[in-house]
Amino acid sequence: MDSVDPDSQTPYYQQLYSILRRQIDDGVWRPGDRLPSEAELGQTYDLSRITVRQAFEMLVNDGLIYRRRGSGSYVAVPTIQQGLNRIISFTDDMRQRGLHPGTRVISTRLEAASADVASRLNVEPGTEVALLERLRLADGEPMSVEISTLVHSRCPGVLDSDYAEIPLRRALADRYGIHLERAAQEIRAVPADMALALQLGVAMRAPLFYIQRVSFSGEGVPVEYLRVYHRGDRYVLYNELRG
Amino acid sequence: MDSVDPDSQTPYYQQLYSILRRQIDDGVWRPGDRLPSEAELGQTYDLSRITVRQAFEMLVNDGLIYRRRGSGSYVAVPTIQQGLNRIISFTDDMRQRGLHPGTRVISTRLEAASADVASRLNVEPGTEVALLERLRLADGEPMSVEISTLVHSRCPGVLDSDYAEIPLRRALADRYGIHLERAAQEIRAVPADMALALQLGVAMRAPLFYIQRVSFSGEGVPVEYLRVYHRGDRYVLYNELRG
DNA sequence: TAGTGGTCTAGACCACAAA
DNA sequence: TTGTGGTCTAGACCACTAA
Repeated sequence: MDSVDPDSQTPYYQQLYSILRRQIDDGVWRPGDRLPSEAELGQTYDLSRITVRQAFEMLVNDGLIYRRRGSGSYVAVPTIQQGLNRIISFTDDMRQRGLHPGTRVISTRLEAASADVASRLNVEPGTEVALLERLRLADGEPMSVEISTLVHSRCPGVLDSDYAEIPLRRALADRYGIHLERAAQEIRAVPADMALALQLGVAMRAPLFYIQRVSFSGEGVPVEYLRVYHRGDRYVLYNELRG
Repeated sequence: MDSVDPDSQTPYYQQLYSILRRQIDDGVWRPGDRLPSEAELGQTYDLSRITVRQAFEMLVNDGLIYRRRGSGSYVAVPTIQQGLNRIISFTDDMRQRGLHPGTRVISTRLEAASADVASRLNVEPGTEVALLERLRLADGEPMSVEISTLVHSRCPGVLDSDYAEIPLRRALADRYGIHLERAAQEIRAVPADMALALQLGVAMRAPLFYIQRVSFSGEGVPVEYLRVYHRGDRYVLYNELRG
């Protein structure tokens, strides 16, 4: 995985992109670090400069790196704008907002998938799914309620970990080799029902963001169905648009 | 404007990108149309194939075109996903949702910019701004309230047009040569106050999306400060994320 | 001054779509 | 079979950064 395979069907530049991306994910290069130059990588992997540039361009498009002429290529520091473009952990999200994140696990359980859940995760209704319900805190105050649903056979025993401490994404990557590469989501503004109002410490019918997100692995398999309720009075979404 | 200037400071591929982009904006090429091939454009503008490809890649990144090997490059058909990535007109937004759009102008007026508005539009407080307040309908039912604020000196007489019929963006482009190329926005979930509840036909405190958007011209000048309230029970935001 | 990324070229071979 | 876009190379010159 740390070299380019000439016999692969995958183009060189995509192979190099995957290598660099994995290294960034794994913390080999950290935000602010300078990556090797185009020339260095060309020598290391025996690739032409243009091919190396193609891999870098993909990373730039992902917002993972930025480049400065005369200086080098650097791992990007996450920004609050990325919340609507990249899959980002609650912890990182809160830190970018200058808030101190916290987590309480409300409940975990196995159950049979409803028709709705089953269709989103592309399984038969009744398939065993793992549920993880967490209350998210910012500076000690409730911010969000998150309900994660996973197909249990794809990650058996996933509920054994303590997700007050470990990010779910990291557990999926480390224990099952599942990397979330893509997601699609719907965002609604909804009123808080009684249960949510109590959990989040807001009034009944207070406005909440309700986000339904399906995340896919690199192979295109739907891995997680996430439902998040954010407090409308505390949570703001930011993003940039192009004409 | 329809040829590449070798003496310009702007790279060829960016010049070509601007040319093609303007042509798409102006409807020279419509969604689904096939664009000229790389070879054709290379001959037309006397550019190498790689330079033409760079321009095409920018258009692909913008989501404006897609390319099919062996077939050609085509103008993309807008999708509902683009609402959080591209500046899109209410009319097109509703059509993508399969709804019939309508518009009523609530009021237009000139006034002095408040401190908040002034700072967003990068002018002095008290500067004369033009306000345009519209009620947006979908299938005849209220969907959104939009309040556009523009610096009047940048588009004198802008309020003379009938914005129940003409898109504001088109008027800015046609009458003042102002093209909105970039925007930044904040999205909140807020309760409807009495005035909004009446305008939108919802209950007091019903959840609404509240979007504040500043749009910038190609020169980086803030042109429009837009405030939109969408009905939470009818409006859904969609988007895709990358890992 | 040395090293970096930005732009641009000419040319090659390939996979794929359409006629 | 022809034309399309996809990948890859070697090489050149430039603008900019940092030492």
